Amino acid sequence: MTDGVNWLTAEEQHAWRGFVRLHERLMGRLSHLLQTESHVAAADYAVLVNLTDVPEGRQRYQDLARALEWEKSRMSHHITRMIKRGLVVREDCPEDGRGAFAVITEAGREAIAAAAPLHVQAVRSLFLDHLTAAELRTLAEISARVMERLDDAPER
Amino acid sequence: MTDGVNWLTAEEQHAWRGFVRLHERLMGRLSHLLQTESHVAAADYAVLVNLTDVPEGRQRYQDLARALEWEKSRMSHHITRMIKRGLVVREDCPEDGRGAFAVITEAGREAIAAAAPLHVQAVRSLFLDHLTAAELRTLAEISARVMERLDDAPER
DNA sequence: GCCGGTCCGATGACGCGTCAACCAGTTCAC
DNA sequence: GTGAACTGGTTGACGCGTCATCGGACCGGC
Repeated sequence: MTDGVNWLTAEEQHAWRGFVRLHERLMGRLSHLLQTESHVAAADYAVLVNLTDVPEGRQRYQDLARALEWEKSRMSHHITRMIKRGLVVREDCPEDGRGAFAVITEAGREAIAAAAPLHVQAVRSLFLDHLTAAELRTLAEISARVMERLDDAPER
Repeated sequence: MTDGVNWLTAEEQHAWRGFVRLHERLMGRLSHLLQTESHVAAADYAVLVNLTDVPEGRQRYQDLARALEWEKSRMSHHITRMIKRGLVVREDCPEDGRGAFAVITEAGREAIAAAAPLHVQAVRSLFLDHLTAAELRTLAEISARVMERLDDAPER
């Protein structure tokens, strides 16, 4: 090592770049498909899924943000956009004067009901169908392990 | 299946969501780190790497776009931004009146020289260090295979 | 040579995410 | 209770990526 930097080997580079590209391509396809076929953007989809998972389809911005690992600012911006699209409604929180709820609307329920099968089908045909059970397991393991290390790392 | 939709199993969902989250978190960390430590955004980095890979550090927009799998519009926008930052310069193409070259500047070379070790080090410590050789291989295989299928798919 | 089709890149409008600043409501120490 | 610190959400500015559209250059057949 003449320059003291531990450069990536060909295999490492290949695997890393493959991983990055794969995600980009998959998400590109997926969000494009969702957008054109069901008029629900990927981010909208994620929020709506969270809202339908919970009784009455209402959740604090806070909790949504935590669940999706979004910044509160992003959540606030995004919900206002979703309100404009009629997917969701904002409600004040009686217990905490600062708080706010996002509540899914009927249109929101219809939108996700239409989008979900498309989404699932796409995830299968674009991704899952091409993996073996063992590969799937390895992938899940990798994700869990690396994310755990990321949480630990004081980085930043 | 009462509703005719082949919903994801718990394992499938777990693996898929893990994969997506992992990429988001990794890229978030990585680009944040590059941005704050070396003032080179991830996208800039990608362009600069391509330019340094080639003699004289000059490439057609076209070729850069193909290499990075970017839309030509994105490339055009991004290069104009990079020009403003002084990382790169635009040159007309004598052979093809429509064409344009991006040429790396001295500042561009310095920027990437500073960023590259950081980048490599981060990819290692955030990701590669936590994978076994076998896992790395599996990941590369998966990426290659799925991307191949994506190319085939007439989708869109 | 000319004309339709194609290709390269530019441009403007728009939606999205981040950052920093901010405000009002809450909590906690004292 | 009062003030300081904290928290939940908002806002505005900004950079980025996409889409649609455009203009100019190239290429093919005729």
